[in-house]
Amino acid sequence: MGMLGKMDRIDRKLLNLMQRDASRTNVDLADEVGLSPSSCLRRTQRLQKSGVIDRIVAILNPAKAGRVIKALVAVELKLHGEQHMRRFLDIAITEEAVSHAYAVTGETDVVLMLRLRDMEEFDSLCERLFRDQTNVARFFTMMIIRTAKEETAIRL
Amino acid sequence: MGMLGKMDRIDRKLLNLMQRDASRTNVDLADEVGLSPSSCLRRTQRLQKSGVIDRIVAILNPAKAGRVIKALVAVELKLHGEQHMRRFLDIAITEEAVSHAYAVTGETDVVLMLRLRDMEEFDSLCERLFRDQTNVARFFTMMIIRTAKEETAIRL
DNA sequence: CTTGAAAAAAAGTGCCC
DNA sequence: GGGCACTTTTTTTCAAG
Repeated sequence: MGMLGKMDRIDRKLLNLMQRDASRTNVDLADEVGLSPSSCLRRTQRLQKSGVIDRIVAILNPAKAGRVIKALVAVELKLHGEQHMRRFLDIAITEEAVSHAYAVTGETDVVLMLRLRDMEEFDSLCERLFRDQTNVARFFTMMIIRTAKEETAIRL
Repeated sequence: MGMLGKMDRIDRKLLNLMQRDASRTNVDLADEVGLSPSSCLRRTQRLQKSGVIDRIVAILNPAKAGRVIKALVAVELKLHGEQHMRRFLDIAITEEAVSHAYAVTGETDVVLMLRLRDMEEFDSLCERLFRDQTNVARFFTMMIIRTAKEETAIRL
């Protein structure tokens, strides 16, 4: 899995730069890492093909995109079997407000991260995912008061 | 804050596309949304300037980038004042393994998301952030067993 | 693995409708 | 918003070290 062994200093530098700003041109990147545009391009293409770079995306400002409220919800299931876990996650991930969904160890079984337009959306989501007829025993809502860090980049 | 009111169907379509793949060219995007390249370019530039698009970045595959283990840690502080909260967060966000850091409501005060190379890194991080001399009363570690969803995009 | 130069493609600009 | 002509920049390609 880990491709770090096959990467040299320049690859890591390129990845760090592209994780910060992938809108920069190849020539620009090449200049910064001290490579010719052609070799630089070959590097970035290789990094894409190898899957180290998963994708190039636009990151929106959630607030300006209308998702003002963020929350984490820790969920304890009633039935803990693999199939029940999967069923719950399958349903949860179809929800647009659910940005992250994890099966976890500890007191609870699942943690969801939510990006909500308003509390009404939270209410209706709870109704769909956590109501009595579902496989949810209890859930603990943590409204996010402050975002101190939210990093897509992985330092190399 | 919310800029949705000023956005029409085409803006939203553009944002959805760019959140999936921002490496596409302007001509390509223009074609898909049914606009001329020039108007499409005006749109995307406006969306960048307005801040709806925060940034264009490369997303790495965490496993292939050497961060195989993910965990969530819910932290309960000893002292809950604003200044103590800030101090803790300020220290936490300097850690490379901490990808997300939130102040939250509920039983605990802070939730961190970690991307770890190995358990040794977790050990040393705990030592720095959670040891006795710090402002941490208790912490609950949730190792992430399965990632069912991890979405950077916001559906519009 | 690298370079440099040439060719092709795309993007950015300005202006007009 | 679309269209166009124009300039600039980027990307690709290729021969070569």
